[in-house]
Amino acid sequence: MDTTRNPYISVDCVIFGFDGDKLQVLLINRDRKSSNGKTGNRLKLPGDLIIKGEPLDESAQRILKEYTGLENIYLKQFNVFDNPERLSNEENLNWLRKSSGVTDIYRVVTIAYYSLIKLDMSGRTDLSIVYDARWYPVEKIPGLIFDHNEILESGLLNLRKGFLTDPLCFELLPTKFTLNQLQKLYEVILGFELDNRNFRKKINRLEYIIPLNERQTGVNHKPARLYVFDREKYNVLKKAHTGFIV
Amino acid sequence: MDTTRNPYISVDCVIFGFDGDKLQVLLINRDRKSSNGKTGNRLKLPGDLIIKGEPLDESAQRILKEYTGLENIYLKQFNVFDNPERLSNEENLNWLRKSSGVTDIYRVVTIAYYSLIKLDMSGRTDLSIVYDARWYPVEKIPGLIFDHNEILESGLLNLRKGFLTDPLCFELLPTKFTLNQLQKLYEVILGFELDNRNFRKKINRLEYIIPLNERQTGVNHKPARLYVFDREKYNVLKKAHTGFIV
DNA sequence: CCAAAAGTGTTCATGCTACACCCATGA
DNA sequence: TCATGGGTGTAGCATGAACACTTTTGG
Repeated sequence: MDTTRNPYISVDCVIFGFDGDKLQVLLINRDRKSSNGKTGNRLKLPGDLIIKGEPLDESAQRILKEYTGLENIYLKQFNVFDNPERLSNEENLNWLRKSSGVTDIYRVVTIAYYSLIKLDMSGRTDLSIVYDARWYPVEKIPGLIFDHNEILESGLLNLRKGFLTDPLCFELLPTKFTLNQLQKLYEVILGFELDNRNFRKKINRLEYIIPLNERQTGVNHKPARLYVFDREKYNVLKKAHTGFIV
Repeated sequence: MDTTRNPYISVDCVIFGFDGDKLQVLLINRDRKSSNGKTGNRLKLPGDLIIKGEPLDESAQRILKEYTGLENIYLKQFNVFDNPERLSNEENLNWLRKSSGVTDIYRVVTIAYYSLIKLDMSGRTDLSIVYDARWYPVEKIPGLIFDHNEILESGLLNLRKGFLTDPLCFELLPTKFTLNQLQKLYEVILGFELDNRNFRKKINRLEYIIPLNERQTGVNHKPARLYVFDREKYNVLKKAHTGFIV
């Protein structure tokens, strides 16, 4: 298979995960060295030039799989970043030319995706992540190369927008989740607190969030009831022009 | 100025106008011949390969100015169309190669914008439109070349979405407009009717839609009061996570 | 028995829906 | 004076906001 790259077009992915407490983003080290820190810190979003003839969605999937090992996860194209100066840092540009094997790179328009990953809620955020990738909480993002800080910010804004109109929350939670996990997730994304009683009333009115006869295990307090999202029911019931939860 | 084209990236514009009754889209004839119909009908959206080094927003503005003579109008990037087969029709591809002067075109990823234009409400939809462009009502769009029907459809969907969250309506109406014009526009975009009394009550609550001491002229019925949109006030008052009108 | 989070109801204010008639103007 | 669209109010219903205590479990 010919994997020659298109020298004008790339895909970058803002990969979000929720650990039950904070929203996290996956960043990689430009130099792909082991994380002993020897090569300095050139952090960036996972991304790549597209392969000639490759659909963008497939590029995004390819990148995602490379860094997380996951397939079939939620991916949403949210913006194009095309500032002709976005690669103007000479050193980073040279790195890109060398690492991609494409020498005639002058300007790259990048299509940005965000993707949502289910982490376990046990406080640990491990996953089969490649060695040079690490989770960073969104409120403490270090400096990134190129315009990746801008892309990340934009991804976060678009994620918030999506949360108001689409059932994205279930992409970030385990299949079986508690209502308090769901509430916490909304609070983290929206940036303000919600009234616990009113939230539960609202959710209980939604027929597509289904209570199970199952409870949390392994917690040292009253174990919460678990719920699942019934996407079939949701698709039948959703109305085109109304928000989703809040 | 070097206007060499980037052979991989183009911009297409879905240009909407509202004539007081129907939503219209501007289409051009591929062959740019006079509209005497001699060259057959190869209709498409206004668009072009980007100039190397040109920001996409500027490409869109350039295209808009070329076909409508207008500047500083509302432009919104809404989607990327990247199907590797989208140019597969040989004849259209050859036309593109010839008309752009770029012979090494194999795959073009296009960034789609929609833009909103103020027409006059007098039933006539004229504008300083170049000879090979014409308005078509959105409910009667003919077959277009490439994937332009798909792009148009997507633009319409995105316009609807935008209408629910942003004050786009004022981009399609004259600076001074009547409440019934506003209501009609919403009905056309949303695809259902609104209750006139409730609509007016709702609008009157909005402090950024300001009644003038002026009325319509030249109508053979009771002339309606005119209103203007105060964008300053809107920007101050808008809340991040709430819809706009409906 | 203690710590920690789960879970539960009522009241009040606000906004939404449904609905029918008179008014002002130009021709 | 007629035709055309402009303009107005009320009542019932549903939804959102505010607010504090008891329950269940593991340790």
